[in-house]
Amino acid sequence: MKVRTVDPQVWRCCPPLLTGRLTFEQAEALAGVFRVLGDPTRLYLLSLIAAQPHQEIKACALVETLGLSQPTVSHHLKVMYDAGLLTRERRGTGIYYRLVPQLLSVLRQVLSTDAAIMA
Amino acid sequence: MKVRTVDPQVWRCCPPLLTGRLTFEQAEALAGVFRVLGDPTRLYLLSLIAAQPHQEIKACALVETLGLSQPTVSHHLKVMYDAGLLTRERRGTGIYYRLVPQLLSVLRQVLSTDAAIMA
DNA sequence: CGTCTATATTGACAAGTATCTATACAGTGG
DNA sequence: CCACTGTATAGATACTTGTCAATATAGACG
Repeated sequence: MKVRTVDPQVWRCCPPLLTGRLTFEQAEALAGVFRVLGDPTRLYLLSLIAAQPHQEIKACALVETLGLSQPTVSHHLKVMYDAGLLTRERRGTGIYYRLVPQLLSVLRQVLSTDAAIMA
Repeated sequence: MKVRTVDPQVWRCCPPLLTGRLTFEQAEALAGVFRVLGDPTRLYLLSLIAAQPHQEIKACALVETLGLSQPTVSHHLKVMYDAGLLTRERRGTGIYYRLVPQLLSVLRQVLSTDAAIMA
């Protein structure tokens, strides 16, 4: 239960969840990603970013929208950044967070049921 | 943060996460599902069931395999059952849990990045 | 260089949860 | 009907985590 930052292994391993036994290490890495997505505030935040023109947003813009304290927003952004869901870039006075669509794509693969259906 | 059992709404709503703003209610329902998947033991358990001939397993068979106490296994099975990930059926002396592939399919849709890529 | 704004970190606290032991419940089979 | 086996529930505990207030850090710009 000590998996906080996501092992980069997740990006390449990940046999689809439903087609074979995971090792417990794989399960831990995957669970780490799902746990990051398992918070309504973070999901809402993700969808907010996704709705922006270039799928990016300045951190301070989120504070008022979410109605949470600035440290709390910063915390969630860090969790998602550490999980590889967001990238971070300083531009001018603010820091812009952007979506990394690939990880979500990987998760979609993991959840693929095709093989299970065919079996 | 009070979402434990998953709102059936999840089964029909769920605009893809990346194509528009979720309501906070939608985010809560989705996060509930992801939180269920956000535990390595449960993911490992899911993959174990998926590896069975008919994607089903007798509850007691999991106790020795997982090396956890029977109540703990029962707890995880209940969490996943309540989330709609598993079905439950009594047959003979045991209770058999089976995968519900549809919810995972829904989640895959939710994570779809196609629209975001095209935008 | 100093101030201001934006973001991150620290420390504390409450709520949630994964796990265990002990116990209750529910079919099965004699 | 009684004992047995398999599963669920209750209660307790340790650990995690989402949140906030307070503080630190880091660029930007006079």
